[in-house]
Amino acid sequence: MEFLVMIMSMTKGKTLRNSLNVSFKGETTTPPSSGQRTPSGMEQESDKDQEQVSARKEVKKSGHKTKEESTRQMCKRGSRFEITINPKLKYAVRIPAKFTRSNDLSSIHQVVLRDPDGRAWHVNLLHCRQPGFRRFLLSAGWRDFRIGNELKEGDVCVFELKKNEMLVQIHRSCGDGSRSKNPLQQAVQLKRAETLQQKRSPSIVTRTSKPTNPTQFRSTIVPTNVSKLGNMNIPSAFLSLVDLSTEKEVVLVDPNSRRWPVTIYHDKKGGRCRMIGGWIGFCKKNDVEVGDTCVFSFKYIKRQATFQVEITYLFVTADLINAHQTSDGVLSEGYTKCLKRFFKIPSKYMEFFSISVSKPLTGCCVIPDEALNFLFNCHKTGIHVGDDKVIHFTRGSGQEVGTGTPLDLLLVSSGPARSQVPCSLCSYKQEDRHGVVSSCLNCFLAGGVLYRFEYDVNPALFISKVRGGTCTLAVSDPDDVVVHRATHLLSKGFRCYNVFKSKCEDFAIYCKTGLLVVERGVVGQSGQAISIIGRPVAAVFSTPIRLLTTNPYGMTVAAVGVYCASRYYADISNRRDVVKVAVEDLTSRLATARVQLVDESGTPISPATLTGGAAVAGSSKSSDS
DNA sequence: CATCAGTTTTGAGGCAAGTA
DNA sequence: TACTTGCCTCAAAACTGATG
Repeated sequence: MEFLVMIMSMTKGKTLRNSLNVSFKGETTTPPSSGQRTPSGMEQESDKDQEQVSARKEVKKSGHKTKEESTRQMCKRGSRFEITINPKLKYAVRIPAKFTRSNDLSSIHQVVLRDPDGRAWHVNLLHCRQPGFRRFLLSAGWRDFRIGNELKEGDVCVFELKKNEMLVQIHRSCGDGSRSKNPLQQAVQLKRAETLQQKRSPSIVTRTSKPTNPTQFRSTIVPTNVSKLGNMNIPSAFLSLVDLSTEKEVVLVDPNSRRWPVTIYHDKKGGRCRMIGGWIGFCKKNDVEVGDTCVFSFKYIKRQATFQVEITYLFVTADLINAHQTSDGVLSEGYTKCLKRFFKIPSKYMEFFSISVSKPLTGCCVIPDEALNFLFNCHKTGIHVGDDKVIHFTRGSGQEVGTGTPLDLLLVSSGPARSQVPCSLCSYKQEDRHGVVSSCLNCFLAGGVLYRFEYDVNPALFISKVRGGTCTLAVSDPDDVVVHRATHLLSKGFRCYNVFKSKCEDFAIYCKTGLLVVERGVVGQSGQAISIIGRPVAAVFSTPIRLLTTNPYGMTVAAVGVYCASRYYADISNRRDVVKVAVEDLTSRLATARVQLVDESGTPISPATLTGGAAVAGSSKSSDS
């Protein structure tokens, strides 16, 4: 089962740089100094000398190796040569002199490397003339090839020239073909390599794109693209294949076959081309936001320059999450790092992927480790009561999740590592960490970052928060009241962990609002519980909504709709099964199985008048026993 | 021939000013 | 107010050339 975490909303990021440098710098001609041989005149003799010198060097290095073995990196059999991958071959590969002598490369400035999977990689062939010899390098594009084929140190690549292509055989040093111990890392690497390759060669299509159109480019949406003055840059790589210099307008065809005329602006000084007027409208109507990816496939339709646009909405998959787990099951990196690495989102834009960062203030509801929250929808939430102390609710080891599903295993195993060293500032002992406890900020954070839970947010913002458990529509009570509730529960309500049955967030929301959810058999239903990953997806798959779309993206969009709606109506401020409970009544009557319930105006009401009211008390009682 | 540090080039983000 | 135009800036990639 794959869990999808949608990242939508107002997230901002930066596009993958569509840097494409296919230009070739002319040969640099360095005049030979006195006493040096000219490459042309003395080349044959020079080469012979060099070969002998090289062979001697290799023999010297390897000691017992034969000449043939030791010159493995050197040329072989005319149209072929081999290289052994080492860390130095990061951006360029030198082509052995013997190969360049056997094959006239003087007129070739770009070659196509064909990997064992049949993929084509466009690589610049750099000509460098140095004193005494001519140098050919596989330069721009080599890096993509290396990454895309996951070449590791010790791997041997055999290059064979065939017409205008170089066929490349790859012999893995480990011999078993397993280039990466972690298959999920492989997926990440492959994704990255594909991205790089696409930047370099727009003619290469992704697995998710239609492979028939050779003129397309891909762009990941960044804030500039969808801001008020947003525009879409057309990569120069694409422009080198398609001449748009005479076009003043193109038509974008969205996935629903709607046509969007878009003005093309030619930036003469910058030497580039942008989509301007009409582009923002396209984005808005197609819900294109930062982080999404658009693939623009170009063709002329009735002499009209037309881009068919495929939109890929931003996802983080379980694979990605897993790739950032340590062997202990603990996330080694935050989701921001996942985004950084996987989607190549620059650091300066990562703030847009954060959720309401703020300093803790007394009486605030705070959340640690947003990265973990985001990925696993499971977090601690507490009340900051000043002096770097947080009062929060914990269900103790092995009880934190309690969803009753296999998800528990995943969530628990993914929780933050806790220090086994007792903290003198915290109110609880390691073996007794359940109920309402007070922690110092450091222990509460457990190495994570502190975030502030928002109250009284407007509905638009609430819905835009892709995950639950970070904000609510409910209005907070004054801070002194909040702190009073928290401290009161700390001193007298340590046995109320069945009242806040679902999540620590229920405790925090109760402290902030005095509201408790009362339903049959269950008290408390936090936003986290409502927003468990996959639930809305499952809802879509199990309802007639699935019939509305066969497109996986459409399915996901539908799932998001269900998800947002369910979160909105499940928010504590919108629920009808919510009552205001005085904290003194709550604690004093827990032990006697009588929970005093009051309505929002503060008027006491009978539990009998509420569905499930009796169950509340019963539940509490049983928990005490 | 390998390596690496410094330099150059390039592409695109961002924004101010102009215009309709 | 929305949109267009032009240009500045900067990061990353590519390239150069000295040195071993």
